[in-house]
Amino acid sequence: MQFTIGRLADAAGCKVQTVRYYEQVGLLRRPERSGGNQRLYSQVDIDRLTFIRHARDLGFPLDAIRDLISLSDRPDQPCDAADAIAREQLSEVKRRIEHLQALRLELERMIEQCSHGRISDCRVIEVLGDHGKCAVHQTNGRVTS
Amino acid sequence: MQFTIGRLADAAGCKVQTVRYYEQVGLLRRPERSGGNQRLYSQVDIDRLTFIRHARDLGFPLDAIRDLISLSDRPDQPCDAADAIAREQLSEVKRRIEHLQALRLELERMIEQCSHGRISDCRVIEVLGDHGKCAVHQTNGRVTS
DNA sequence: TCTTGAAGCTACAGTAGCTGTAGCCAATAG
DNA sequence: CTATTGGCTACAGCTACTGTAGCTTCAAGA
Repeated sequence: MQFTIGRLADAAGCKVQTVRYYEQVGLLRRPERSGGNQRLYSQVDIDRLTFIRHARDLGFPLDAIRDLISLSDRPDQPCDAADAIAREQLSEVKRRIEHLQALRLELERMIEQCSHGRISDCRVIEVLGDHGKCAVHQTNGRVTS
Repeated sequence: MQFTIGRLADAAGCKVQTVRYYEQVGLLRRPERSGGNQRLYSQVDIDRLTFIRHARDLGFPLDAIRDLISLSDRPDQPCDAADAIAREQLSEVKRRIEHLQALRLELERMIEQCSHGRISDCRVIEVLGDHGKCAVHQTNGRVTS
């Protein structure tokens, strides 16, 4: 059974461009082509793309997924490395949750104290302008995903 | 009192390039220049940059910050709009927390069930490969910040 | 057989919010 | 006077896609 790129994308629940992008960055192998130069995929590719998408849904970055894939290609190896990658992702997720919960508290406080008057009395604006009035202190916590 | 870009950046706790970037995208006004073409800032600029950085720390996107700034420049207006922006940010933060908590659960489950054997028996790899074994089901939840 | 519309192709630009680099010029301390 | 630090512009790069333009291929209906 062979599939066009559209079928593959549908099967894994992503866009056609995303599939081509994964090929471009080396997450998916370059597939055979039809006479008319169209990509032809097999079940193996569906499985791999599903794997990638699922890992993405869990927030794994592409580099981590690359590692996981190369691990899954060596089934006789011990799985400590895969485990470590997952643990790392878990602690990243925990870190983000903590950060977001601090933001949430601060935002709630800001909003709660808003007297719905003029901008000049607005707690939201005031707190944003004055770091001292806020409980969230960041050094450089860029957060993604 | 006038400050160079480096002092300004230090005062607000960000990088010099970030200041220039904010100028470029119109969040900071173009400041006067010294004889040697260096930017010269005043306390007003420090306040504004502090405002921006703080809002960024709270996760507000630059567009929202732009709106908040133009609101704070009209202190006699009612503050409902500022309030609404903050509420929107709050619900965004809540959404992300929920999402991350689902990820966290799933990652914990994956890791917990890992038997520390071979890759071929690895729950981490297995769960990633099979959507049916997982509780997190995404349609297209891209998440940032 | 012809046509039409959907789906595929490549190549490139754009998204958010910075960050880093190259190659230069200005300012200041010793 | 010189060395170092800091500033200048312009541009490339980061993540992980997404969208667009302009073209070709494929499959189904008349």
